[in-house]
Amino acid sequence: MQNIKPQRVLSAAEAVGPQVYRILREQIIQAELTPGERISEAEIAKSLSISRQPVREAFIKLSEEGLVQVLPQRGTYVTRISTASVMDVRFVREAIEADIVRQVAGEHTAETVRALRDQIARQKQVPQDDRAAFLRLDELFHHTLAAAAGRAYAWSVIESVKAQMDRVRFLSVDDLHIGRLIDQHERIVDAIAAGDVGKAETALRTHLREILKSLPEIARARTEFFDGVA
Amino acid sequence: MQNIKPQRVLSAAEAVGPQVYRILREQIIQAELTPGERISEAEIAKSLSISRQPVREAFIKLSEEGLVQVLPQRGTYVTRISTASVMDVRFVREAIEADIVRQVAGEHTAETVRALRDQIARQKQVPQDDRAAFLRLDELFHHTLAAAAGRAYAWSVIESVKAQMDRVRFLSVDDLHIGRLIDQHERIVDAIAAGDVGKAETALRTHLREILKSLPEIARARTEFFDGVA
DNA sequence: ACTAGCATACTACCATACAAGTCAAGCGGT
DNA sequence: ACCGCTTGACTTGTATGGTAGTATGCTAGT
Repeated sequence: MQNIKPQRVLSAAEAVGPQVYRILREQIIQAELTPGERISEAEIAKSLSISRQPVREAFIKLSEEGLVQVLPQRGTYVTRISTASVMDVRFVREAIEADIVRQVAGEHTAETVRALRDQIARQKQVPQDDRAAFLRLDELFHHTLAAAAGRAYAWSVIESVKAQMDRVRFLSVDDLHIGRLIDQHERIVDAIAAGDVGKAETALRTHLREILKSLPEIARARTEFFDGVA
Repeated sequence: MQNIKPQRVLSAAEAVGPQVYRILREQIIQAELTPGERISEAEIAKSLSISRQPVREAFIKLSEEGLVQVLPQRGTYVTRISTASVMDVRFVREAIEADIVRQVAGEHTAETVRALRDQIARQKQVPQDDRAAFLRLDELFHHTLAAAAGRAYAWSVIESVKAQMDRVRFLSVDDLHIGRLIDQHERIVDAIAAGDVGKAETALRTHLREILKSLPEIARARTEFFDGVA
């Protein structure tokens, strides 16, 4: 009866490596695996009752995303958040989404405007303290923009890159400014509905620059999570 | 004396997996591994006198880039070029580089302008038939733009994405339009030197849209390399 | 007490063995 | 002659063994 493992969170339908990758990625973003922490293939493998090989493949992908740093024959460490890399990622994201929203505003179908307004309504209903719920809806909003432009691939690039931003957003505690973010969403959709390409673009760019305001403060409050390089 | 392998192209200093990845990537871009061709871990491993494991890691990364498609328990195939995915990649690249060139034009230091003009001069000296040499210089030109903006990370994203475009460029035969590309480079640098942000941006965007003109023709000429979906 | 050097217990990387699924060819029955 | 099943040679995915390199702590010598 030893065949039955206690809690098998892994699906047999999909390869194990990508599943491990997603699990660890989520844990790093949510700071369950803390920046600077050392992890090892064998340790993770044992805790999931699998072999080291799929874990290794997950490590490789995480390192390409800059979430861990693997030092051969020395160890693998969860990277500390660096303000520089957050700004690097943010730059790329802004560039891509700017072109996406330009396209959406240029086409501005009634259907997408309605869908976006529906989402904003749902965002307003989120209770002040449920930050995770808002982050999910925010993610959905931006994803919907990309989908409306038919830019699924562009969104996949953003997704593969934005983890560094998500780590910071998870740490950002102030529930107050959720309201401001929703306002900005509204301004974006208004510009889209009006077909004002330029206005939509600038509205989105200011929206995505919001993180720059809170970033220094967060870095100061959680120095142990950030690397020394100011 | 059997220890001495015939031609060991792999370095011992670096992990083997990434080296295999780069080798295969180059071979796919240059159509030495032809679209639709079937490759296997064991086959590549044997030809390089290594084990399957590093080859597997290379396959995974190539599949993330869309250069191969791995079907579990069935086989791994070099993807055919799809015009849709080329256009997807091109959209992302244009978005990122547009913001890069805006920043460069906004700062427009004399030093970077001189460096870019030097490169254009070198581009003009490339003999008409040496397409590979021009592609390398073109790559360097765009890379230099990113470096001038201090956007090394943004460039790394472009690099990890542009392989699909490079495959097409390798097939594009007409040496005539090399001259036109150089002209476009000059217009970009002129706008940068003048500090004209908007002009620099549109010049770069038209430059990167050049591939759209030749793409349908190439797809028609080399139908065996492209997938059926028009 | 203190330091140099060595043994040991890690690490990630590579190679090899095993498992599970796919596909095609060939044989046997109808 | 033709169709269906079986068998075997593939494929990728996973597990495990072995290797080289690093860091740490203990021991021995001063």
